[in-house]
Amino acid sequence: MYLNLDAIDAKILFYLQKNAKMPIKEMSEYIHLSESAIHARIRNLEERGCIKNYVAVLNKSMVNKKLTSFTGLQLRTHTQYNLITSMELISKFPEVINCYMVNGDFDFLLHVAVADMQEYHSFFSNALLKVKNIETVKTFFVLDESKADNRIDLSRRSRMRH
Amino acid sequence: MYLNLDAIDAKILFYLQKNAKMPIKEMSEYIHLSESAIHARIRNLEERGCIKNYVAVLNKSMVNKKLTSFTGLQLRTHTQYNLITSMELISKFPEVINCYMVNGDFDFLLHVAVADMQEYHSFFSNALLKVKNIETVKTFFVLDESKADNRIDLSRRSRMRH
DNA sequence: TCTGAAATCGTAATCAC
DNA sequence: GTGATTACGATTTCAGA
Repeated sequence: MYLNLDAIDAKILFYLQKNAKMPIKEMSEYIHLSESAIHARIRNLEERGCIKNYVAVLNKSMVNKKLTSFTGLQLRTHTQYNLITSMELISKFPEVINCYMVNGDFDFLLHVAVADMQEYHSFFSNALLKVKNIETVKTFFVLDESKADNRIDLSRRSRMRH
Repeated sequence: MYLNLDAIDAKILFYLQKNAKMPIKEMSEYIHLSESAIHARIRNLEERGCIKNYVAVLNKSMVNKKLTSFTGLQLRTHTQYNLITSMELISKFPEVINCYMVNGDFDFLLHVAVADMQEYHSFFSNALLKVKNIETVKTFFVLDESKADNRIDLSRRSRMRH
């Protein structure tokens, strides 16, 4: 089951998703709650596994990964063995930053980050196409990211507003 | 231009992408470099914008977002105005955790997180289908995530190995 | 369950070399 | 780059609301 988070927990998680190193003092001013209460709640959220971990997010263009894509893969034969072994192999490619098994037109959807088109070509030819049982590959190059921070909205906004 | 990172920087970024709160002392043991040297390098990487920020990553199933999808959208008419305004609107939907403009069969690829299929249905009907100029919507539900940590591999492994 | 204060601890920042 | 020192913020504890 999931945790029942109140409005204060949601606010804490909002700030932590934006800045994991926000001083508790600062957060306590935003939320209008004492530092000790904030601290206790954060520890609670960590202990109950609501917060998975804290990570550094890199600036892709500064680490020479200017080209990203979503790449859909379809396998030829769909045995359990094929799916698992392909997924394991694909996940190990250094260019693949995320690998999802999906339903629909593709079996896998990969999030790929490379330096440039030449590197993508190399990845495509030397890695992807050498995976056994690949039927089709379809690439969606990312042209623009209007939102790409992976933040989960926990405010209880109703769908009715739209 | 991008930064030229040496092997030590790559290692530091590897650990920070895994655990933003790793004590410098621990990292200094792994990398075999003094704490002050590590510290100086981290500050440098931060100041040069290589590290964008530090964030908390939530456990989706613990915050009642058990169902995720990638949803491809195609617009009917492709004026600059349509693209921009649609993107801005779509990015504001609380269910959309990432929104990418892409080439290929779709104009936008959305990363969506909701509680369950009922909530997805509501999002689909009450939000997505009410965006002006939507031609088609194609949903890929995520069945499994074999790699979903968004970590960028900065080790200089050659494609030739595959 | 919260507040506010006080003490402790560990880490990060700074310094001289 | 190293190693030692200083300063800061996080963490724990507690009495009390």
